[in-house]
Amino acid sequence: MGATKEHIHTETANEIAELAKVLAHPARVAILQYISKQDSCICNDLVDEIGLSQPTISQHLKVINEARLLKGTFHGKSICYCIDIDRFQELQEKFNSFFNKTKINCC
Amino acid sequence: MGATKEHIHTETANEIAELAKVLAHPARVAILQYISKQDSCICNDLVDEIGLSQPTISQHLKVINEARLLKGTFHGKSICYCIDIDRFQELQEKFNSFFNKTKINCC
DNA sequence: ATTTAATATCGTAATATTGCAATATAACAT
DNA sequence: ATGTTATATTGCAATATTACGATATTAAAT
Repeated sequence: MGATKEHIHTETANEIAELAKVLAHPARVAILQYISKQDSCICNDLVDEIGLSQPTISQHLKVINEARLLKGTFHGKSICYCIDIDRFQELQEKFNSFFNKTKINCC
Repeated sequence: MGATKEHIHTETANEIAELAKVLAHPARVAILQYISKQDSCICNDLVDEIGLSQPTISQHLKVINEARLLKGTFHGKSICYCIDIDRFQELQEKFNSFFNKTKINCC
């Protein structure tokens, strides 16, 4: 017991859940917001800005990155993270599709 | 260590994360989809439909309910769950607001 | 009153997530 | 080559989540 039984659910349900997990931690929401707020996309100010340790931030960035929401370009020794807008948009559309399909019926 | 440090984040970040958590499990996504699919909103067919035990479904319903996404009306000994459309809509709007505000800038 | 059916709660085991110190890696600067 | 700075990875402790059996609870049905 204890582990999510992914195999009993539909593709869609698993996908929505997986994408929602990225947003399911305030630090990751904050990271996305902060990256977008900078018009040039500065990076581990995130540690100072958000107030979590560097390893923790790095771990959250990994989760965001695994959802293909980040484009990192090396800029000297630092990395310039920025949001992959196309993918971000795609994510928004997937959520909206879920919401729209789901809200059709009911008492 | 171990626990999410909510206090260091903004209201908005915490709120989005909290709402995302509801959708961050495929069973809960599936429950929302199934409830909406039934034009009359039948209930613990969910146990048969989704393939998790009754206590597990009940627990997931609790999470959905705590996000104020359910309206339960008693119908004999069974409960007729249905989605609170207004709240569901509100949730969609909050997500869209986050997406729209966040996707403005970037490299 | 007893039985039956639907749902909720409790307790607990398995697993996942969060957070950080310590350490590794990579790239530039000297 | 060595030091410095930025980021990633590892290891581990604390906490949260998931799942379910066992047990309540509730309300209709007999």
